[in-house]
Amino acid sequence: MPLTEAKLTKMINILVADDHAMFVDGIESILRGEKDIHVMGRCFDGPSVITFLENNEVDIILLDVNLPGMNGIEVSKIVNEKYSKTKILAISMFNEESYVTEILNNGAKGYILKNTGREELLKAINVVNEGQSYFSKDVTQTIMKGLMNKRKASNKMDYNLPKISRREREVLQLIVKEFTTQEIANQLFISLKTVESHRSSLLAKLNARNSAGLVRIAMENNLIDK
Amino acid sequence: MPLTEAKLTKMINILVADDHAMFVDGIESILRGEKDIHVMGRCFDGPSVITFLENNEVDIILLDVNLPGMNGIEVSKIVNEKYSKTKILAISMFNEESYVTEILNNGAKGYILKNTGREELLKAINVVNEGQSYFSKDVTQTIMKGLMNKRKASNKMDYNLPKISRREREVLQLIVKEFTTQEIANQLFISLKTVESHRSSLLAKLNARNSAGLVRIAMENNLIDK
DNA sequence: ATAGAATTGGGGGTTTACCCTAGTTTATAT
DNA sequence: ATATAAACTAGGGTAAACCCCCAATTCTAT
Repeated sequence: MPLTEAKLTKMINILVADDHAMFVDGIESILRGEKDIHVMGRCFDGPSVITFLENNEVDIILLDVNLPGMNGIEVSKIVNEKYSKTKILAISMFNEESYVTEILNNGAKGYILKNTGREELLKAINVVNEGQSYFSKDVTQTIMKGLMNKRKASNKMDYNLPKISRREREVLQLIVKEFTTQEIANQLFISLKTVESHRSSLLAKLNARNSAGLVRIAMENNLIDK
Repeated sequence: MPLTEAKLTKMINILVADDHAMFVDGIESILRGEKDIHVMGRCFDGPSVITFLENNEVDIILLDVNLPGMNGIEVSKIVNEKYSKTKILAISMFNEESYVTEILNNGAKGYILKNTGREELLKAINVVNEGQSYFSKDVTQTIMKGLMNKRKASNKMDYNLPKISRREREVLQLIVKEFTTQEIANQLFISLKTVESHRSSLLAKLNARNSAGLVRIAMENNLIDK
């Protein structure tokens, strides 16, 4: 097999963090057969993961996203900040976009579901251990769906978007920041009436009925520099 | 190694699509050493990929994103629609977010960079062949950055976000859709004054000064079902 | 069972947003 | 070079949003 070249020498030290004992047992029995994988310990809640890391060098944490005490996202954030050499492979029952993106944004390197089989688990561990990321099939779809939602609005609109002048863009950005017309006038050192005029142009150009529409369109089309 | 269990029997048929002959040669020489991988053919432009697929059963296309004639994104779209059994592993010089997300949204299963080494290429091929997705490290970061941009604001806020009631959410969604208070009242069959009351609650709860703020917060926190 | 939130609605007032018009200035294209 | 359009400026008038007060009924959770 093409994958046999990986370093045979180095042992992968694993910590399993999940409050379902039966599940942890299952994982351990799968990993026991692997010569190069060593399950160092098991934790049943978030805080004990942190405690464990204080006293042990862990390569990978198999981390349940829904962990009592402190959820996986918080654990992941702390681990990523304090023990950045330790990689996190998130494991969850749920393929929820919010879970997936949040824990990945907080440093997890992979995300697999609990219905994952033996082979895929081993592959995920190896991939993550070597610094790459691993997502199981369904999770990838979820991530893609998230990305699609993000790009849908922007890509669609970008075309029929008329040019906004410099002044109009300035006014628009201040509207999004919840400033009133008078406040915008003060900040730009122009008359209230002038700002109102720019507002009208914006409404016409962006085909909006009111400032709610202006804000929506501005955000959909990234017309604001955050 | 834990990965040696993969089916030794089935041959992986590969098509390499890249207009840089030297690069294609490199890939072929890497894959020639693998007993279970067979490079069926090579294409130097988009249209010939489609032609090739008409006459051959391909498992994986190693597809350059920047392909003459028809770029990788278009190729990927067509392959995904007409030859859905064939998986696409995108290969590119560039780790640009737009490239990555577009081709992944169009059905590519993996994305690796051209500076990828032998081992990673083989791993990517195996992972993709088994239906999972593979992204090299840098690409993963790019994808995450994309997701972060989408969720940045929301993640920050999510915690200190008070509960919005059913009615408030309805009103909020109609505000985002640019309806006036009177129009919202008509649609929900309630009084103008009631809608105004919900508006006030929303302003207070979401800590906004005006409807511009309501729209911004609603969009940042995905409080709207598009 | 009871407190707190949600839903409904009103009176009356201030502020802000929006519409229409219009002058001057500044790009832009023929 | 000179129209022509677009941008920037601004006033008057009206509609909508926002504010503070209040109070009834219903839902919800401890």
